[in-house]
Amino acid sequence: MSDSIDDRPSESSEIPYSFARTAGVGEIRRSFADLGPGESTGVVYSVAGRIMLLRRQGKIAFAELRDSSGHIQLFTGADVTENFDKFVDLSLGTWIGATGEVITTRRGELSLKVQRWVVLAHAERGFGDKWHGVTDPDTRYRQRYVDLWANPEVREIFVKRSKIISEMRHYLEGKGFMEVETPLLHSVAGGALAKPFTTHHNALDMDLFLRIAPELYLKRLVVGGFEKVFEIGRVFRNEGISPRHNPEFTMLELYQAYADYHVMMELTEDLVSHLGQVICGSTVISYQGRELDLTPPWKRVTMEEIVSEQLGREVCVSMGLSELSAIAVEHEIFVSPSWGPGKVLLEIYEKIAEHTIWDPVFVCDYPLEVSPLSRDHRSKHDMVERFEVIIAGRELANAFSELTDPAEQRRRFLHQVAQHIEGDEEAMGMDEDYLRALEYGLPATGGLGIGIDRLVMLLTDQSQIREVVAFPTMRPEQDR
RNA sequence: GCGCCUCUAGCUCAACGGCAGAGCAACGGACUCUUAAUCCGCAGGUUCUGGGUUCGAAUCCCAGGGGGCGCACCA
Repeated sequence: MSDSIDDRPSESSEIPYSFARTAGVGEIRRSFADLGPGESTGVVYSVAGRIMLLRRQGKIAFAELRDSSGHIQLFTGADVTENFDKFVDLSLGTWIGATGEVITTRRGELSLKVQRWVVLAHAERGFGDKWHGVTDPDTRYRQRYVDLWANPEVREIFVKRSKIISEMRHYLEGKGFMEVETPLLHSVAGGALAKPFTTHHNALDMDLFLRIAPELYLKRLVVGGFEKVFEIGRVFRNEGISPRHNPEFTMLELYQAYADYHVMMELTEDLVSHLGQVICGSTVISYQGRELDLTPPWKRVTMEEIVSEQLGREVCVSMGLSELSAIAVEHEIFVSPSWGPGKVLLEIYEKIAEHTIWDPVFVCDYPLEVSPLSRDHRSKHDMVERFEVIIAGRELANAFSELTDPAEQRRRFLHQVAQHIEGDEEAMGMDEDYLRALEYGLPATGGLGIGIDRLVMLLTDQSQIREVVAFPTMRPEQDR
C-alpha cells in the first residue's frame, strides 16, 4: 500500500484535468424509467462516479457506477468496450468517467453500454465490506468521506439538511426578512447562558470569545433600523458532548420589530410545519418509530400550568423559595443556595415536565430570574414573555418579547455579573455597548432562536446530533 | 466530569483459559446477461497499549488510550 504511489506514476499522469459529463445517473434513471428488458435506445451519455461493484462474466462485465444522484449499471464487453481487460481489473472505489448508450439488459436492468471510459481517480483504500459497509462509529464520523460511500443513506441526511436550510432562507426572505452576518469573535460573551470558548487576538493583545449567540448584535441591527433580520450561523458553547450536543452547532436567530412573542409563536409553528411539509411531504411525520404531528396550531401552556399538571397540585413562582425548594428536593433536584424561586421552578419543570412532551408545545411565561434578555410579562409579576418549543421531549426553539428598556437591562446585567462573580460560569458579562444601543431606542421586538441541528434530527428521523453534523467534534486521532 | 459496555485481518464478525478463524475486499486464475454473481487458488495479525495472574491469556486482573450508552451540563 505504501509503495503504490511509486508503482503507478504513469497512471497518475494519465488522469485527466476535466471530464465532460453529460448527465447524472439519477437523471438517466428518470428519463428511461419505463424501458422493458433487452432494449437499445440509441441515446449516448457520459457519466462519472465511483465503481462500487464489479462482476466479470468472461468476455463481458457488469459494474455499478455511483454518483451523488444514485447508481446505474455499466455493461461492458470485450467487443464493445475499449481497454476491456483494464476495465475488469479496476479496483472497487475507482472514479471513472464512462461514455455509452443507454440500454436495458436481458434481465431488464437499466445500463450504460460503455464504449469509452477513463480513470478519474484511483482508490488506494477500500470502502469496507460491500454488504455491511462500515459501521464503526469512530470511522464513520472521522472519515465521513468513507461513510458517505459505504452507507448511502447517510448521503440523504446531508441532502435534506441542505434543503432544510435552503427552504428556511427562502421562507424567511418571502416574509420580508433580510439575512445578515454578525461577529463570531466577541469581546463579551452574551446573548445566552453558556460557557464560552476563549481565544486571543495577537495584534490587539486581547482575549476574545467565540460567540455563544448572535442575539445582542442582531438586536443592535434592529436599533439601526433593519426591522426584520435573521442569521443562520455557527455558535460555540464550551460544554459537554452528548448524543444531543456538539460544541459548535448551527442556530437560526431572527428578530422582528413591532412584534411580540405571540407573533413569534405563529411564525415558529408556520415555519416548522412548512418545513415538515416540504421535506417530509406532510406535517405529520414519523420520528423514532412514533407519529409526530407538526400541524398548527400547536398547544400553548404556561410553565406553571404544565408543572402543576405533572405534580397534581397548584404550583407558581409566587409561592416562594422555601416551598418550591421543598418540591424540588422531593424530586431529587439539587438546589443551590444562590438560586431564587424562578430558577428552582425552571429546574422542576425541566426535570419532571419537559420529557413528557411529544407533539409540539409552546411552554410559555418563564421566570424573570432566568431570562435576562426578555421583557417583563405584561400581566404577571416576576415573569417574562418568553416561550420554548418542546418537541419529542427536547427543546427546539427559544423566543421572547425582547427587553427594550435600557435601565432594566442594566439591572439584569448587573445581576448576571454578580452571579458570575459567585461562580456561575454561564452568567453573562456586562455589555455597555449593547446598553448604549438600547438607549438609542429599540422598539417592541420579537426574537426567535431555533437549533438547526435538532430541527434536522427531527426531520430526518435521527436520534443523534452526530448523524446530522458532517464532521462532529472528536478528540484528535492518536498515532496512525 | 461520574457510571456501565466495548476494542480481534482493510471491512463485517467468530473463537470466551488450551494451535487466532470465517465471509467480503485485495492478489492469481476460470466463466458472454450479472444483481452482495459463482467457482478454484493464494495471501493477510503487536487480538488498542503497557503491566500482572497462570504451565499456558484475544479470553482473567490492574493502569492508560479510542469509541458507544446513561447521568450531569446545555440547545
